[in-house]
Amino acid sequence: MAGDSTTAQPSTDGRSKQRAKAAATRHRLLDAAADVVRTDGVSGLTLERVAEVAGVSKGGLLYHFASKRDLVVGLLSRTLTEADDTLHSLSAASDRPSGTFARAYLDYVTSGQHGEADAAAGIFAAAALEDGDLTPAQDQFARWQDRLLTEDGIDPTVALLARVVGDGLWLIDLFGLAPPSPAQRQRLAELVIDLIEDPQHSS
Amino acid sequence: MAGDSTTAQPSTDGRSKQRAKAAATRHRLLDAAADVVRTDGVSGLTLERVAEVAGVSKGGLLYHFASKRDLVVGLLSRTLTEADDTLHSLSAASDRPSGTFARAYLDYVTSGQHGEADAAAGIFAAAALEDGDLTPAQDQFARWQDRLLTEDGIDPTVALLARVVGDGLWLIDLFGLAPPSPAQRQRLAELVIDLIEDPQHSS
DNA sequence: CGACAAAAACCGTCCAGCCGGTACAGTGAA
DNA sequence: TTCACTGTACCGGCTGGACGGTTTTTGTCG
Repeated sequence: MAGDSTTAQPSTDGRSKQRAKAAATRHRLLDAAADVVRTDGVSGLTLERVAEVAGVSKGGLLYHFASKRDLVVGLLSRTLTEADDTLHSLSAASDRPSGTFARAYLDYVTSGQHGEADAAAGIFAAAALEDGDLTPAQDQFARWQDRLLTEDGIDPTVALLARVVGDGLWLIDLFGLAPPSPAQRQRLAELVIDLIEDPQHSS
Repeated sequence: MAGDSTTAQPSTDGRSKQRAKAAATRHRLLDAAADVVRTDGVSGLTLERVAEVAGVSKGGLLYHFASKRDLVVGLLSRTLTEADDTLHSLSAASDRPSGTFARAYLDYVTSGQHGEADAAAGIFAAAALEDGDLTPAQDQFARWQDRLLTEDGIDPTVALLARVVGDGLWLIDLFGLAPPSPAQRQRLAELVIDLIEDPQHSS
């Protein structure tokens, strides 16, 4: 269920129009699911509500996602791969020799213009669901942490700091636990970036 | 519902023993609720299960907490006041002139021997519940942040860093998102504490 | 080119189980 | 007698999932 999306080749395959529409509906359903979690909370995540928000019948939803668990798994995996892609793009776009991934990690959260809210919704839903499976998220975060600590060319503790600060921010946002203002986030990110730049952050 | 607990005056009233037993049952129920959330997840938090774990009948549970919402509110408020007390104790125990609260905030999480898991369970339950009310938690975190940024005598950005790192750690634990090892936490805490000590953390 | 069957995509309804909450009668200790 | 429960029986709403039907798209054959 992972590698089928957005292959919009107009040639060679007559079935593409149908498939494309179906894929679009799938995306709408996942968008709707994230939307419902964000607005109504995780307890408001019912199949009927998601179908309604997506403009699809409940039967139509169940055609694409055979169960509620399937829906949440789909949401989680999509947001995870999107975040991973964004992170690698941001990291690759830098010309710095080291610390690019740590900077990307901070940028991703502090800019607040990527789908981190969706990622939070997916994780939250998977965690709260009866038989939710969080292992894909846990594995992804383990990979990110591994890359930060071993391949980013900076002090591992500083790298860990970047990760914990980044995760702390979007998790704080998830629960609305006195989220810092944009200006505060900015200064915070700059502080951490200064530490990334400076190899001697000794006391 | 707040100020009635643990007034164990042995004198003057024969009913005190009764009251003490009731308070103990209340505590057991809240412990059980936190326990259920930790083990079975938030979807496993049913009145029947909590009563069973606490060794109380469902009727007995409802005698103390008139609704599920009441139970979660009780759990949240208890864990919040406990955390607040611990934080202030830790802060007061220090003889440093500044940064005591920021250090306490880090200690609280990195030591891992206070009830942060319970606090996480309470917040998680309140967030996931249908009509859960997270405002007590949000207010508490706002007070902590205010104290950190304005009354701790250190650079506000460093204070915010301590808060975000602290919150990041227990929130990462809540979801098990590649939690750092104790040694890593220790080094991380030391890094932040170094920044607290050093008024010149410029680049 | 046009009919046509089959598959894909989707609709709407029904059912069964779970869970929160109620009601109430009893019990043992203080 | 009151407090602090126990225990059971029950109700009603909500929700996941099943299922049978319907529309739209597409490959195929004459």
